[in-house]
Amino acid sequence: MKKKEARITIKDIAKALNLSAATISRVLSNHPAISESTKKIVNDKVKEMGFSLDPIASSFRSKKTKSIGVICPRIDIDFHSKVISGIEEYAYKQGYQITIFQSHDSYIKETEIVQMLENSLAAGVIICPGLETKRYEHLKKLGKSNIPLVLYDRTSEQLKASKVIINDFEASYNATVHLIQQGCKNLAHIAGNQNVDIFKSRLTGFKKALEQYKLPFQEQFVKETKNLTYEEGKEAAEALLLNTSIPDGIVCANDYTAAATLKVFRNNGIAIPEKAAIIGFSNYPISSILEPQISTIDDSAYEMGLVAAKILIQQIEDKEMQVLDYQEVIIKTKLIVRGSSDRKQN
Amino acid sequence: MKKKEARITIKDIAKALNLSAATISRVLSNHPAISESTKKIVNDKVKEMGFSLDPIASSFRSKKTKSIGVICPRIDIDFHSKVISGIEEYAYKQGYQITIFQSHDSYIKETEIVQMLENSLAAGVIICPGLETKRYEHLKKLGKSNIPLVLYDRTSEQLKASKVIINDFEASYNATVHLIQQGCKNLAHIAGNQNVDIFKSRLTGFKKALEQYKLPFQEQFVKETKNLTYEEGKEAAEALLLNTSIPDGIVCANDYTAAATLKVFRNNGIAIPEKAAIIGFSNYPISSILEPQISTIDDSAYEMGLVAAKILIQQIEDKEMQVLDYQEVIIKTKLIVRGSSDRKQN
DNA sequence: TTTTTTAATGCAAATGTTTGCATGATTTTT
DNA sequence: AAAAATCATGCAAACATTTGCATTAAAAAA
Repeated sequence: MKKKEARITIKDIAKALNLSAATISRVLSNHPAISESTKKIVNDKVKEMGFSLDPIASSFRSKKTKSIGVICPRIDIDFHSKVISGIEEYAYKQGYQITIFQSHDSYIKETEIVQMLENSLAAGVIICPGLETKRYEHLKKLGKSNIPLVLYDRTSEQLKASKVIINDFEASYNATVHLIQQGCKNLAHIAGNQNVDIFKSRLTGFKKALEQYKLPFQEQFVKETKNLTYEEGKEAAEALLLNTSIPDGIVCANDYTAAATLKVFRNNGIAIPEKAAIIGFSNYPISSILEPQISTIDDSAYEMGLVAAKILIQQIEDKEMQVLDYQEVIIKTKLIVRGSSDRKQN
Repeated sequence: MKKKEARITIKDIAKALNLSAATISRVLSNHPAISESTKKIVNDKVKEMGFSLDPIASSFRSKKTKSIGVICPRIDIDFHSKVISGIEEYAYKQGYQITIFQSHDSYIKETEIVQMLENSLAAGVIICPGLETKRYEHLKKLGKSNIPLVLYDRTSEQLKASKVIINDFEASYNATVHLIQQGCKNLAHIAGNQNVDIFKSRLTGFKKALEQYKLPFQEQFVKETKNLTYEEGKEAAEALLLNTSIPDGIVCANDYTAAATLKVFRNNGIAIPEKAAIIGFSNYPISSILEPQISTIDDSAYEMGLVAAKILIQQIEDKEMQVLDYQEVIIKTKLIVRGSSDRKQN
């Protein structure tokens, strides 16, 4: 009968060194009141015995965890998986773990998850709210429970919280200006769901550029899609071709719809970029593989995650010193000019 | 001075109902020795007061958590993000949370993560081992700590543990046979890193098909790449074209290299699929967007995650009844025939 | 009715760590 | 040299829950 291998505890270290458990605990949290000499002795013993704190007991007592909840609509979307990659990377380095949830854009599930994170004392939460989310009470409650919060990508004016976004307006404006500079005069836009702020901004940026350059804005040259899928892109592009005049520049709200437009236009004998220039959004892998490669906006998803984690952890750790305040970071996007819009090189 | 909003505990419920904390606890875990009548009374009160158990205190006392550690090389790879999506979906439904880590294929980081999961009493672990991982002591240790383990995608004979894989050998064999049936005689293979079992199997499946159909295997028709990137694919395809005879069928170990091959061959005036048929692997989004669409093998990543979670949770919950045994599940792949290899429709 | 069995609940300990307060030792100030 | 200040450490309580064992009440058996 071997007795069950019991976990080494702080008390074992204490006993071995004739010190109190309190002292060991203080050494481990680098408490200033402990002398350097005992710190060394304890740390050596800790290493020797291969001890490490029981994080659960620790959380239980201190009412703090090292776990960050991340909620996104779905993680098998290139953009989100990149953001999460950035979050994980930074969080891990700072000693935090990330726990991931998919809301599938369901408001009910989102509230459920938030509730559970609150209940399990998450150190902080990073969220990209779902499409259905119009009310933010669940997130406000987090604030009341003193759990820091960072929103990314989709945000809301309604909520006083830290945010990491790209400037969709500006990015879309820049994309449009780029096409104008390539000589396009009849510009079209394949838009995302207009209930979503970021897609609304992309449309606004598009309009703004037209206005600025005194080009006409034509309602029938804007095609809204629901989910910006490749299939919807095809339909939108085909719809554009039904107009009496055909656009010579198409600003697409993502790369799938841009890829679809490329295909449809080509199939209809419209040379890209000579007769029509196309630019997408997000810099998906496909955009650099298609022929011609598709110009796009790089949305710096990985960096967005990195920054979100950074802001969040800062807030978590500043919380004790009561310097809680919100930041809004706008990640720089980059215009990537490729074959689908670059007329000079042709 | 309002007093700090304290958490509602099991004791508050007990007091309110003139019962003991023990009883409340038992109701909450549906203990058989509690009468139905008190169960109802307690449950009602719990709802009324909006109480829920403190998961940390609960874990602390019971030495069990509801958290599953997931380790993958990186999550911003389409395949892994799909697997994780499947894991999350199933785990969430069963009341488990998933905590995600990226090993970046580093053995050291991998052991570090496993160690930490062990230390934090993970309920179970799902892992796709990194490329550097040749020894499995860290994972064996998990078993000794009684933490169930499921490997996915990359596995090893060395380790006695549950596994979820696709039959790469068979999938690659089927892909090759498909090309042969399209009339290809000179088959080439663009291979993945041959230190990785799954890529080795894809090569073996390729060879097996040639043998079976009595076609010659030519060493110079196999090009190994390190990471199966689009760029490497281009180099490999160009290298293939340097041979005196040019292959008329190319089995690629993933869709990026297939896409690259498609481009290189076309640029060299080789009609696809007429002069050369191409098939990829994994069914990445690009494969259905390129023109022609690329035939491929769907690796059912989402399902793989689902199954991995299912097996793991089963093990976690059976652990108490000591029925611990290992399962190996082979997920069915699906041959997807598209324009890059379908000669009949042309 | 008395005894035995069964059912339902309570008692109290135990989990590993943190932390306010107390204490003792040492150093500095007067 | 005494008093005051500083430094390093220990004591013990507290955290919310679970669970083995004990207890009481009710039901069944004798």
